[in-house]
Amino acid sequence: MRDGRSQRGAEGFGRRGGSGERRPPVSREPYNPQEIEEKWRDFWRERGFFKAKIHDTRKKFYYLNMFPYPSGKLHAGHGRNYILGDAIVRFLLMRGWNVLNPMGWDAFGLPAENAAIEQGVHPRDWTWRNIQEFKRQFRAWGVEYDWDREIATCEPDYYKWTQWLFLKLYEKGLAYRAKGKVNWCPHCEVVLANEQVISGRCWRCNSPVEKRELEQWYFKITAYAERLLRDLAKLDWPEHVKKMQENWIGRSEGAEIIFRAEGGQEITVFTTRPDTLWGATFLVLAPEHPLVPELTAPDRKSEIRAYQEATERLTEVERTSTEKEKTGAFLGTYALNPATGERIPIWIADYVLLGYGTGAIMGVPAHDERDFLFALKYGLPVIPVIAHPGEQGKAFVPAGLYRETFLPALKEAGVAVEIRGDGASLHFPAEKTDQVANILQKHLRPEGWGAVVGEGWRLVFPEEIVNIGSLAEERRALGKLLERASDLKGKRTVAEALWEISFLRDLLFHAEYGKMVNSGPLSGTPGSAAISRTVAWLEEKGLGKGTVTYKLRDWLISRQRYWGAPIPMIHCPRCGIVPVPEKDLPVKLPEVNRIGKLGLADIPEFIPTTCPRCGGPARRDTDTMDTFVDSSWYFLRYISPKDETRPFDPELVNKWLPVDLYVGGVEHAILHLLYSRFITKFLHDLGLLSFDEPFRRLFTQGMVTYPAYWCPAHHWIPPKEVAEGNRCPKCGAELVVSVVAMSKSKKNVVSPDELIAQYGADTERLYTLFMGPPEREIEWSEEGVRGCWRFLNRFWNLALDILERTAGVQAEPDPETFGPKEQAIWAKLHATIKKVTEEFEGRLALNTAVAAIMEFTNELSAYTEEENPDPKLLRRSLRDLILLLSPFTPFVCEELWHRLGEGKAVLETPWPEYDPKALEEAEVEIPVQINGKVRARLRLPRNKAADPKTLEAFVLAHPEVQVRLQGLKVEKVIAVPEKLVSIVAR
RNA sequence: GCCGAGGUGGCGGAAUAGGCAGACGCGCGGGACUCAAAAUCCCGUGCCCCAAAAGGGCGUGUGGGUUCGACUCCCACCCUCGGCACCA
Repeated sequence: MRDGRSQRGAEGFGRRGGSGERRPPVSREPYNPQEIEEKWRDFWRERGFFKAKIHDTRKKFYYLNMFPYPSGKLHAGHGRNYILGDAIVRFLLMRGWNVLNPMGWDAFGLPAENAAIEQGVHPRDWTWRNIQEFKRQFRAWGVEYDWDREIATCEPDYYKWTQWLFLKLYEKGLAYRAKGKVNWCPHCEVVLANEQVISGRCWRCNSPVEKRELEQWYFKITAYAERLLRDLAKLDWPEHVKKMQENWIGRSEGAEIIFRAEGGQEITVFTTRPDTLWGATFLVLAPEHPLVPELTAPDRKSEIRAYQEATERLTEVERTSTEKEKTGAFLGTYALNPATGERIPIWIADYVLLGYGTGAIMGVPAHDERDFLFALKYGLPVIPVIAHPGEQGKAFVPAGLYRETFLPALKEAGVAVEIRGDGASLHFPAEKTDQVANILQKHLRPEGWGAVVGEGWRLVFPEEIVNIGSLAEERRALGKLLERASDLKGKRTVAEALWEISFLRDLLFHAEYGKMVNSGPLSGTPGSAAISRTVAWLEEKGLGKGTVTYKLRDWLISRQRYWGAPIPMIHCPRCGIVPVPEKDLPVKLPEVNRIGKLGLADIPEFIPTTCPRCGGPARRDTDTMDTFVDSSWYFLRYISPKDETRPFDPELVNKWLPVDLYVGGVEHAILHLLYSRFITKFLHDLGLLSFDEPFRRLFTQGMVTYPAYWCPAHHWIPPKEVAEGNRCPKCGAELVVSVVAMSKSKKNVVSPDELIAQYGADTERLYTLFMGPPEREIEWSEEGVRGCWRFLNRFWNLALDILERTAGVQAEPDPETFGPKEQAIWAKLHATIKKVTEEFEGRLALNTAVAAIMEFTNELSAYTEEENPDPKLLRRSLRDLILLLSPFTPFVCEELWHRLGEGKAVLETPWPEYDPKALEEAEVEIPVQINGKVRARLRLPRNKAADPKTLEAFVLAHPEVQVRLQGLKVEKVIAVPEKLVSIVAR
């Protein structure tokens, strides 16, 4: 009996037999996507399915796609974002959510303005043409939004409120004007945002970026640095995006320490390693540091000025290149190390940046690689003050300078020695530093010397051991050394001399935490307490204090451009800078025919105005705002897009936000997402928002890549035009192929229009969601598209087949009447519903949801080939299959749904629910492992497999298993209910 | 250099609690249909050994470890991609 069951089961139901006994193909209406899709294209919009019930906030869901910059046309790569979103929204609607799913346009920006300058079109016309094109493409894709809420950041009724936001920030002191170095592209003759500088080069023309001193407007985002960092913890965002923001904010704890120059000036440095203070042997200021002029010795003025100018001339790439050798210049004056009281020289160097910390550092060459290289180059002394934890000590004595007794003595002390041509090299544990120095001293010849590097450095001479623990000791040791070692003549420091001994090089600097040495009262402090004790000591002595600094800089928002929101400020010769009164907003962009490169400053009629305070003549600010300001609050405007009296309805905003799911590209991981968080927190602090994070969950979809072909003579060649053998169609040259993100400029885009004409929008949508995990970058595949096309044809044919067979049949099957095959289909149907539902509600790996649907379709199709398939089961399966597939391929599903005779539209129909009971198939297959290898797969009734004891007994008694166990002694059996049995036997 | 993600068939990928590795799709091989091709449909398809089958061995970047059992956990390392990068 048991045998019979497992035999029969082993045949399975899923596959057709090889004998090809298929019913002859029936000629049916072919799948014609173009016709079907056009039929339904406006249906959903007309029925208003995508309109949010904004005043009903029960079971609300705010789904948001990052709004696009409308340039040119959408390509298949863009579809990743919008098609994913549309599928999610359709799913949510069927699940009964009240979904807010708006769309708008990030419509200000440089490309529109450049198009205007180059083609003589007005940027607004250019922008709106693109918007129309985008909307046409969305419609073709079946991607729907609540279009009543459409916004465009370039329209006065939107940017009025962007200007309002500026005024609010200004009122609170968070918008300020300051002189500063800004990025300047000499080729484009324009100021660039930090984010438009890619590795020191202009994002558009690739020219090296220069720095210019200009007075600009900034938003004080740094005031929110701590909160922006801390609140990352509460966001359901991809870890790597949070990490990127964390790095960008770049919090570091340390201390500010005050050094007094001999001229009396106080120089404050920032360091993360206050515990290395005793090793600070010089100070370095940024070349632009304001104290530089008064700290420069009169005889060095010209040299210093020359260095400053040289720095000024460097591009960002050159200055920040780590390859570049360190350079600097000595100011000719000295400061006192507050811990040791020793005189240390003050330098300037371009590796110190004015914008970070205090723009000045203490040089601790023993424990900072940059300072070490700088010290080595300029002959500045190195004093080790931190013991390297767990590191070996090393010592070196040149050949011929030690007695014969030396080696036996070392052996006795257990110190490893290696004798090479140039001398004796010793290895020993660092804590034996002094012991080794003592042995060495005893066995040196009178003219001998040796160097010991461990917990600090020792130079050993017959008459004394000098610890390099202060500048004075360093000088004395160097003097003695140079007297003896003629080959080291000209070396300026002990470090420079020791650097010549390659055996010792790797120990001359390290940046680890460790025990403090040579540090006066704090010597001996263990690494774990070093920083906190030093900070306490500094504060007690009034020499400094513990502080925190951030890499995050204030947000420069001025742009000398036309196509942006004008900054609502007025410059009055009497009253200074005066904000435009709120009632006078918006400050509208002037209507002009020609736009110049200087933006608003090029339009004389825009500038004159009257001062709102004194009524006298005044000038308007001619800067416009960075477009990231426009997009930093747009998600709030969707709630009440037409409100003329306020930026958003506070009550509704607080009910609908934060956004429940925000989907967009990773390229915005830092900028847009950080700015939006900042602005949200600011509006929260104003009391206008009850939440302080805008996006509860974030999902970042990956880019779509495609081969791009480069011809040295004819540049980018569209893949379709590439001639046989990867050759240029124009000149026959061999093309360079690279698989890169689809982009218009590389001509490697796949056009949705062509795809839709050839296969239909459903095929494109299905492939887009099936090609791989949505968060990962992936290569577009024409063959993959065809696979989806074939699937939809099979699905279509299966659906028509079932419709024909089951006309008039009710869709409610009775599980009581099921045979094993029906049972299996039933279980598979419910498993599929479960799988698809969970993907939409969880991790959004919709590729696996599509795979599950395909699997079920295949099995259902095979089941129709069986004798007398249950018509009710067929009908019910088709019904649910259509619903499950509808978020992916809404057109064909809507069509089949109506053919099924369902009165309502798909989006009015509840999403199928799965029945957990149905998932429990009557029989399960249990793999049996013997010594770790699967040796049998047995089918048995589920209830038997559910109990470990019964399961174990069944498996051990089974003939297939018995055969395998012959001659073996069963030592252990692990029976996992309904999963597997593992037998250990010898 | 630092941080992050990842490495699975010929390819995209699946295995979402340590329990049948390779689901689904592509490609490829064979077949059907066709005068032929394309399209479509059917069967097969991780690698190796054996003429085939039966059977066996190997197999998730590498090397170790934990476990009855490891793509999954631990340790060490290699490679690829992304971000940051003279940030004191």
